[in-house]
Amino acid sequence: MTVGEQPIGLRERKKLETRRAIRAAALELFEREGFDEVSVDRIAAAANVSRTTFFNFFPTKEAVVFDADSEQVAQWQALLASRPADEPLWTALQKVLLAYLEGFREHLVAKQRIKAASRTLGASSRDANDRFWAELTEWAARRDDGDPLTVSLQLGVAQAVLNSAFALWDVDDGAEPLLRLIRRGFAEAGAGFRPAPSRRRTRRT
Amino acid sequence: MTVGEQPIGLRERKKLETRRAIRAAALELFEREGFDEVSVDRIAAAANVSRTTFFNFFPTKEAVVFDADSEQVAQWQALLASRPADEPLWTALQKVLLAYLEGFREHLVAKQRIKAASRTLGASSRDANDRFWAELTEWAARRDDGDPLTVSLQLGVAQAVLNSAFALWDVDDGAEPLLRLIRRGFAEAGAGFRPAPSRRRTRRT
DNA sequence: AACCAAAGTTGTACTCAGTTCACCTTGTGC
DNA sequence: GCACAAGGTGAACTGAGTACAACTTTGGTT
Repeated sequence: MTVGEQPIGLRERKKLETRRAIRAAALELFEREGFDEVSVDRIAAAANVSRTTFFNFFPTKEAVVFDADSEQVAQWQALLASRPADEPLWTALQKVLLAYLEGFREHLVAKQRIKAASRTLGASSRDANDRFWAELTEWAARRDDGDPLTVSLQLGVAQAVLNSAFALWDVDDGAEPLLRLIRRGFAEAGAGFRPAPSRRRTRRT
Repeated sequence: MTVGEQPIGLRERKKLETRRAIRAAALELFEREGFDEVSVDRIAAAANVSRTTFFNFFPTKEAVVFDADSEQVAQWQALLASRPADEPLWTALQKVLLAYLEGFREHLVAKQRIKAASRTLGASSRDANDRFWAELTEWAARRDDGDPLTVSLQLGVAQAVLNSAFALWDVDDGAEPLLRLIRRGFAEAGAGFRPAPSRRRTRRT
């Protein structure tokens, strides 16, 4: 499936394998018992690896859920590079985010399940895809030489669209409704919220 | 200054005093040495209080920076209650948030300074006023019986406006420029980002 | 004034996340 | 096969947050 197959040696392969083993063990435990109830010690044990090694691969316990691996990162970067330079930022943001999310439906469902079941994870509003926002921000700043507030606002609003969609999403319905919510969100937020003076409902009680 | 002066006993007064002492000690240490460099032990010592007592008042170390005290909460709730029920949500959000922020200029500056100097605080995107967003969300849901996605979006976008403003704000300029940024943010986000087909800049290099 | 229950404070002891470091183990290039 | 570096490990440490039993203070009762 990947493009360049042969160049990586045994070392690299083992490393990736270990990383996957840790993540797999962790996710399984999290799904079964909940994020807060599983200690790093137990994850390490379940993955046949030392605690120290766990922290060699993942900077925090949360990272095991949220950090992307090299494949995902590459996919993401290709996506960013694919948008034409003269496309309006708002349009590009929609396209990029939707394409990305569509590429990771199952992953999303797993993440959301774990997040929903954990007090601390839910609270720390580590959102949709997190580690990418920094990169996305740089990308936006690079391609758009407009007013910094305007750029930052559009990024923030895009994030708000995702947050709202995730918040209203019922995981058990699968990924499709989420994507629908996100598309609607982009449409509504893109149109703005200036109160229509005509449609003034005077509903009471 | 407060409305009901006499009803609270010595107990209550002492409690509030302790809370203030802890917060004052903490903020002073944070400003001088940075959030990450000051341990809860040292804060407690500086406030002449035990570690345990610290955690009786503040659930986490972060809370000492971000949690509002009873006065602030009351002010906030009055503000929410003051908006007419038939005012459009987007308008009400702007008014409420701006009024609130204007009421806490100095506090904002202090918070921002501490946040800017801390790696962990900056990362955990505990934003503008945090503990209020839950309340604000309920308030919005209660007053607006429209589509939940629309309501959630407007809240999210309002938060994006604040985030962007805070991000671009240079603390040393004082609170005024921040408020200007926020007002501009509300205007721009409220107008939406639908790409204007006319104004197509084909700037290159 | 002496007494008492409830509220508030404290020290102790614990769990767990995350860091540091010196020491092994193993893949790779020679 | 050998040397060296990349990677894995155990031990020991710091600091946040929790649990709890013992102590002190407040405010009301007799």
